[in-house]
Amino acid sequence: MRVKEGNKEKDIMEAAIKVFAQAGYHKAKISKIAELAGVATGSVYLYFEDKEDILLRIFDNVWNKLFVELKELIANKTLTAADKLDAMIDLIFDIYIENPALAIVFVNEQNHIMQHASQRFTDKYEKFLDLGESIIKEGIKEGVFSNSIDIKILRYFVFGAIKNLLQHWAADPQNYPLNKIRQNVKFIIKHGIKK
Amino acid sequence: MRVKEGNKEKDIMEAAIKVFAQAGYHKAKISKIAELAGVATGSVYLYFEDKEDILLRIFDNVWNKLFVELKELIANKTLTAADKLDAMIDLIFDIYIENPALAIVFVNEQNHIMQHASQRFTDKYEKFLDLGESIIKEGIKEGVFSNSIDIKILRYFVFGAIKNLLQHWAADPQNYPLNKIRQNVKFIIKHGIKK
DNA sequence: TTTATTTTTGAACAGTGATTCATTAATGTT
DNA sequence: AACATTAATGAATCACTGTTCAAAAATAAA
Repeated sequence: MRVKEGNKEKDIMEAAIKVFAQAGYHKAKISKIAELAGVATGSVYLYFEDKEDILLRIFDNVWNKLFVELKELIANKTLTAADKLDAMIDLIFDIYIENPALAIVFVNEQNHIMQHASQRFTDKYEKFLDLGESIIKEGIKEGVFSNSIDIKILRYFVFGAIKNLLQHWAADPQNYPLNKIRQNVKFIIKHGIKK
Repeated sequence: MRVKEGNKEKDIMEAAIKVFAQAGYHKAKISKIAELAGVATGSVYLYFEDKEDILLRIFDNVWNKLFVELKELIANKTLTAADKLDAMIDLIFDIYIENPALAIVFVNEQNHIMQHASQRFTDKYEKFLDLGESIIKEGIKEGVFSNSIDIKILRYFVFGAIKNLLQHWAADPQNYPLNKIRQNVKFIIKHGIKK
C-alpha cells in the first residue's frame, strides 16, 4: 500500500487562494493552481470534485472559522453588546490582516457563491449573521441600540458596507490604512452621520 | 442603398439586460441574447465590439443617467442636505422599480466591471460619488452632519450597503418590500443604531 | 428591371481550459 | 525481491461558446 505524502489538499487550497485572489475565479486556471501547489494538473481532481469545489471549500473554512470565533465572543459575559459589535467587525477585518489573499477571495467571489451554491453556503452565512443578530437584540434589551431598525435589513446593510470597503481597499491598498477604515465603519454603524 | 430598419442596437441591449440578469454575465450566451432580440447571432457584432462591450455600454447608460439626475438634484436650492441625501438614495432604488433586470445587472456585475474596465468606468462612478460627497460636505457646513467621518470611506460604505441589500432583495424579492429596505437604509445612514 | 450598396444571416471556425484516464511511480506487504 | 495497491502524472480529449465571414437578402438608385 502506498500512503499520501505531505498535505497536497492543503497545498492546493492555499495555491488556489492565491490564484483566485490574483486572477479572479473565472480567469484562474487549474493548471496554474497545480503548478503553484507543486502537483500535476490532474492531481487537483484527486482532492477536489471540480474547480467550483475548491472555491466552495475555501468559503466553508472561512465561514466555519468566523462562526466559531463569533460564538466564543458572544459567550463572553464581560462584554457589553456594543463591545461585541465592535469585536464582530474586527473578526472580518482580521482575516485581511492574517491572510489578505484569502480575504480578497472572500469578498470578491461572494456573488459567485451566492448564485451557484446557495444551498450549501447560505446555511453558514446565515448562521453567522444570526449570531450577529443576537448581539443587536442584546443591545436593544440593554437599551443602548435603537429598536426601530429592522434587524434583517441591518445585517445585509453592514455586511455589504464592509465587503465593499474591503474590495476597494484590496484594489488599491495604498489609499487608506485598514485601521482607519475599521474605525470609521464602527463609528458610522453606531452613530450614523447626523450630528 | 439599404437603410437599417428598427433599432437593433436597442433591442440587443435590452435583451442583454434580461439575459445578464437571469444568467449572470459569464453564463450569458450571445446566441441567447440575439435570439431574444430577434436578430441573428452575428448581428450582435455589427453593433457591439464584443460581449464585454455590451455590458460596458449598459453601465455607461446607468451611470450617465444617475449622474445627470443627481446633478439636477444637487442644484435644487429648496432642499436641505439631508433631503438631498435621501433623494440620492431614492435614485438608486428607483432603478429597481423602473427596470428590475437592469438593476440586477447593475449590482451583480459591478465587480466584473471594476476588474476589467476600471479605466473606462471608474470615471463615471467616481464622478457620481463625488457629487454625493458634495452633499455630505454641504451638510457638514450646515452643521447637521458629523465631520468626524472620513467622507471617502463613507461613500463606499453607503454604496456597498445598498448594493448588498439590493442583491439580496433581487435573489428573493418576496422577503421584504423594497420601500421598507429603502426607509431603513435612510435611517441607519443618518442615525446609526445607537439609541 | 437591373445594378450597386449595405445589412443581415448563421454555420463554421478557433481558442480556451476544465476534466479524464491510460500510464508510471511510490510505498507497503508477503 | 516480487507483488499488490494506491498515488500521482500530464498529454489528450472534449465541450463549450465567442467570434468571423462568405453568402444571401433587402433596399435604394439608375
